[in-house]
Amino acid sequence: MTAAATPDETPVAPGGRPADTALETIQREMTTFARRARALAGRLHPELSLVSYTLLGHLEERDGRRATDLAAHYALDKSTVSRQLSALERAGLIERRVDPDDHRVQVLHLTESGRHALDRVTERRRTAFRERLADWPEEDLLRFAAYLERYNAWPVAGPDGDRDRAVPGGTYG
Amino acid sequence: MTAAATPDETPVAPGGRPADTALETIQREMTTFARRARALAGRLHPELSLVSYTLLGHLEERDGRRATDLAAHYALDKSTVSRQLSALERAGLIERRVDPDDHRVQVLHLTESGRHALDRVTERRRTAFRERLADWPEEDLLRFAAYLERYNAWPVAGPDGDRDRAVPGGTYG
DNA sequence: GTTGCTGGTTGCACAGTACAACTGTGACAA
DNA sequence: TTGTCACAGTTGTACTGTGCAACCAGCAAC
Repeated sequence: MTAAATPDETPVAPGGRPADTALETIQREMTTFARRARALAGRLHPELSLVSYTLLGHLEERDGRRATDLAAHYALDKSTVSRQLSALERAGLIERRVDPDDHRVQVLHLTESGRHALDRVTERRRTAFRERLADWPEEDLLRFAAYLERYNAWPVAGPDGDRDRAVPGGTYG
Repeated sequence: MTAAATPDETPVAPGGRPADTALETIQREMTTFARRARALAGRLHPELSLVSYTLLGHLEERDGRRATDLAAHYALDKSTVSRQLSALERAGLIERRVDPDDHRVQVLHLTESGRHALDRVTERRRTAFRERLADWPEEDLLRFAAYLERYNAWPVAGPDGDRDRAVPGGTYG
């Protein structure tokens, strides 16, 4: 899945209609991006995987969430979340406090260190994105953002519409 | 990283300017998409991982490539490619023939079975994308496609501009 | 209490990946 | 011819993210 800039892969218009070509392109480019996202995260902030970053970001916005909430939200297995959180706690980025009302649940909180790490990474990502999109006219940025939101708003699995189920066996791509 | 449709995550405009908000949104939504892509592939065609699909697709367009070409193109380690190709060959989807001119290299070819598998998966993906984008006006499709191409055309690593370096340790998100 | 539900952890298996060491082949020079 | 070096690909090892299943601990309802 090559960048569109290289003449290496010629998008084939299957139906001949422009909309079909666009569909192919969207599919192809989205796949390209997906393959690159992890790598981007790896280069940009090796200390914080994309999952960790995501979970951390979630906790920043919604402090006091439970592990189960995160698992449900991201449609990750609770064991996966548990392990991720363990790592984050081990790294001192979050705290797990037992809920006094229900000793089964853990209430999750960002530590100061976690907040700082998140801020650093966010800033680095923001800079990278800003640089990458520097020469885009504002109008295009707004439209692109709107398209992406609209695209992602599509319910991907289940009635919830907010789950992106991960798949056994790691990365798949 | 929640879908924009849910009121769960409020995009914060850091600078207050619309373009900044758009930047945040793009970053967030691209990340969302990246997390979902593998899952999409897993649901859509569990028999063909996104990597395999990508490699197979590459071979369809450029028959007779060498493993090293693929490794360079996708910036994967040759060992990774080697194992992926082994799996594909074991599944009967590709053939590895020794280059008569240089017995070190293997020339890669899709088998009939491989072509069919690829076609099936491509069709399934196309259908999914088509369904997902069914109610988009053609104009938006074209623009969205153009934006994505433009976005991905950005050189991600190295002077080549066509490498998306994978990262040790699997998925990263 | 006993039974059942729920939140979380742990054991296990598996896929994708990189790095390093290795094998086999080719190329080129002394 | 014989080294020597370079290159293509495989294999061994280690690591990460992931799910499933089994499990433990606390809560609730009977």
